[in-house]
Amino acid sequence: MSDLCDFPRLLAGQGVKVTALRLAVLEVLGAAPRALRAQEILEMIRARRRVNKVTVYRILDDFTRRGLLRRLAVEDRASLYELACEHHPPHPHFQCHHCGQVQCLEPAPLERMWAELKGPLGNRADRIDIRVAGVCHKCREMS
Amino acid sequence: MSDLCDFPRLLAGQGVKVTALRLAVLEVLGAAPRALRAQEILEMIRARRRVNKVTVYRILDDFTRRGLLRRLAVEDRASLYELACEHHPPHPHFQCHHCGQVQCLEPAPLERMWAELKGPLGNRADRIDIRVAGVCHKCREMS
DNA sequence: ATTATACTTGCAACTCAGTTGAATCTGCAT
DNA sequence: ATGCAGATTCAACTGAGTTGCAAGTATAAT
Repeated sequence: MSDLCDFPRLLAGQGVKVTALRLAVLEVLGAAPRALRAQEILEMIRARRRVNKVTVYRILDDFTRRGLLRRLAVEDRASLYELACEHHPPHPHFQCHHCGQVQCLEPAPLERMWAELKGPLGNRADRIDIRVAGVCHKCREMS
Repeated sequence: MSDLCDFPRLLAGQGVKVTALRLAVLEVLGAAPRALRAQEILEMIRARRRVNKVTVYRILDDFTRRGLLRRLAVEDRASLYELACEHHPPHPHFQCHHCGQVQCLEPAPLERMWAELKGPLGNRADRIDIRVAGVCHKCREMS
């Protein structure tokens, strides 16, 4: 998940004012190798500057509604966020029952499944989330 | 989701003591046409008898760990619970962005997708959740 | 029957992840 | 400079679930 996207342009395209904080949210997510919790995003931004958590939550929410981010519901209480720009297409996720870590999987299977599900559902559906769960490599080695 | 399952036997098979409350949880879920939130389960049991919410949460948690129930993470904060017995095999779900309702879909597509994903992941994975999202029929008609 | 034990349920207080509403600050247009 | 809209902050709140411990209940041992 390297950041190849032009974030200022992405924001401008949405008619959203480009602010330092909004860019910071996108940059943090663009640099992360996996989907992040709001709390993690907050801490990463705080390594650089002062921020209020409410602002970050509002930005995440706004971006998600605009389709700039995807919000993933996972086994834990906190949701995860990931970029939804053209360089970060939807993909399945793998979550470890043991440590809770969520990894991104290749997008390919999702596309095939999407085609398969979309038929029966007609045009009612606009999004598919696939979460596979099990025990990850690290956790398996430990036991 | 009619209840064809012998709940007392199901519990006994797990070495779990059969209590009125545990049966009530299974019966409520067995009678429901869709996955339910803990809050809903609580209210449905309360229509019949007095219960403490902690007890219900503990039962749901215990049953989920034992594999008697599946817990679904959805767009909203509260998770949903559904029976995981042989008459209620895993299946995809459809959630409406607008009203939040979650419907159960046919199990068939899930099985095919499972086969497809499990290959690349090896035997690390033991569960697949597919959540399709869009706008449901009712909500679409209203707008 | 009586006591001991383990398991189940209940209660109060708490945590965690967000949310709300109102106040303040900032950049831009007049 | 002044006004305004939008961005950010702050404090307080909500809702869903959790924790620790007390009380109740069933089963087993005496």
